Amino acid sequence: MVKRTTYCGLVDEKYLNQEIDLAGWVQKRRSLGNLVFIDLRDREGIVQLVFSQEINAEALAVAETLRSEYVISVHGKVAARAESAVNDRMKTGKIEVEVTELTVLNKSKTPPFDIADNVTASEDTKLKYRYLDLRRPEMMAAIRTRAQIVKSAHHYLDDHGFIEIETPDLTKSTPEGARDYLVPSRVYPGSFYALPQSPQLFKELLMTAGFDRYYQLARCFRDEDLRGDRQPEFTQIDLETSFLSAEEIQSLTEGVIAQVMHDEKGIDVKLPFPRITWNDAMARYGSDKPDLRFGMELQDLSEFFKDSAFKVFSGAVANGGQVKAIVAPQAAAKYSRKQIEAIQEYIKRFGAKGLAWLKVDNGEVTGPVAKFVKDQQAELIAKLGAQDGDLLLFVADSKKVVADSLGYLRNFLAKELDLIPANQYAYTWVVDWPLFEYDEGDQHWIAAHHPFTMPNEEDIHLLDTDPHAAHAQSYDIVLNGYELGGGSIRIHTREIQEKMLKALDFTLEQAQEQFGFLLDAMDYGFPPLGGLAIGLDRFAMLLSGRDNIRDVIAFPKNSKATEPMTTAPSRVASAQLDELGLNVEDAPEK
RNA sequence: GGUUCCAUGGUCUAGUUGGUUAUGACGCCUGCCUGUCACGCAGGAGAUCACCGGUUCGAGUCCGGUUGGGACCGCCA
Repeated sequence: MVKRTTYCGLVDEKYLNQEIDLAGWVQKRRSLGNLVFIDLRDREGIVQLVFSQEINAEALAVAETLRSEYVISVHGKVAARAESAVNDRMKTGKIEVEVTELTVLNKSKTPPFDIADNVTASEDTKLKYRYLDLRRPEMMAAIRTRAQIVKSAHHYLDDHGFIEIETPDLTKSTPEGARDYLVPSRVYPGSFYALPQSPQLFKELLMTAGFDRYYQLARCFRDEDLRGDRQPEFTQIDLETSFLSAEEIQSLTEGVIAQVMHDEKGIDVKLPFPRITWNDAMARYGSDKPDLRFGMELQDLSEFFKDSAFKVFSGAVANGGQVKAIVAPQAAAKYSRKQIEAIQEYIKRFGAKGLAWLKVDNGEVTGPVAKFVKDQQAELIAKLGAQDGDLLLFVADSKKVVADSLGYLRNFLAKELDLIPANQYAYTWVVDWPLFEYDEGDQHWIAAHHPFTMPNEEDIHLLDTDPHAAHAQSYDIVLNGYELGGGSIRIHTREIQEKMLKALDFTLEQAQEQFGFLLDAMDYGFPPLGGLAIGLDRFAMLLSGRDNIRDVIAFPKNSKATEPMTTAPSRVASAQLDELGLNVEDAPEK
């Protein structure tokens, strides 16, 4: 048993002249011969230990042999540092511990990278030695931010009558949505469980059971390619309620977020958060998850340019498309023609065929297409609210291409032009989503949210006539341009649910096979219900100021969905496969 | 599935037109040092230039492939 009085980072003047015990890792040894300083680190911070002949010769001798990341325990006296030796950059910089007893609890190899916040090692190296990476204070802080969010959410939801209930991780594969992770059944060779993409159906059934308010920190699994804000397994703060309206559910969600912001950031957010319809978000920001920390909105010039001599503009309008622009403030001098062309190349990935641009100079526009708009220039500048020195960027194309490319450009330029204020948290609800969206790849209609989403009351009749025009009672909560969470009012009658599935080209037989248990439940007193899930990983990422959710997951996967530390996924013994009745084809040994 | 970038001591990295003893910093090791905190000073060790093949008198460098990794598009109800 190692004795410990307090954490290294918490030793302060109240321990002055007291004998204390500490334990931790050696951050740094500074030897001046017969005077040795050791920075000792634990989860709360660093304190300086001092060893000398006068204090204890034996301890000094051992201190000389210490190296980075050795684990030690010490006994000593907390002493005030001399005025000249005070370190203002250290929380514990006014004191030091004069060590009389030193025990080496374990040695350490030289770590592959410094245990410090400015570490330069590659992501791969850091993940391979994740336990060392997590020793770094900024990593530990991010993981602790996550823990605080969880604690606050528990607190708020418990206080508001939510009951925490676990749902299965081994469940049934669902056809729509992401690819499932499959788990073979030993008892039924050839049959598979799936890991849940979300607890959606279970939480609805909990409402049927009458729990009324459910929540859970739900692990979700989706076998899709990764991104900075996407991991194959992630956690949702998942909740579901009975008998509440969309507005009431949003208000509860705001309560969770406000509690978290108060507890973790000390910020009392202003409620309610703004609401923007999906249509407006797409029109004004070119995104269904707009970053509201800055302006630079998309402005519609379709009408303005419908008769333009510039055929790219007028032609797009004539073909049912749009011309839209964003005004990049004081960016004219910052972007050369060549740089703008590079941007143009970049937005081609969103389908844009080109990027027209103008610079505003002395009340006039300049640039390659200026000649087409010369006679309208004053009107154009006034309409866009542009100033001298601004850069105007135009995309003329279909509605979708215009939104995608200018929406991307808006975010890109805001970053480059440093228009995004630091330490600001801009929450917004995006509401009134389309119920369906068209999958260009598979050439069919899919549910925009999921197939259990309730249409708007006034659109229910459209399910019989023009289902794909219907809008949904669904809502996303957006923070700083990230989809933080989303939810909806669910369908609770079999009649509407069957119409919905029909609109998605499910036959009744398919529906019965895949969701039969849900449809059956609808025959036994299924209450009106709705809920939402907040992405815990993204929330923690945003509140800890990181740009990758790996940083708030203790043991994440890399971008290729493997884990460099354990080397999962890995091959298994053929006996294991035999037991499962599985045959692996064409899988070379690695 | 696609696009693109990358791979050089433990770590990060320079390496020009194909010819160097493969550069530097940090780290590491040894010695000296009683007020350091980016300690200092002196010395030292440490590289299969990811892998396979090709071009060439000669390849870290050029070409082809493989592997691993990063970012992005598709995908993510």
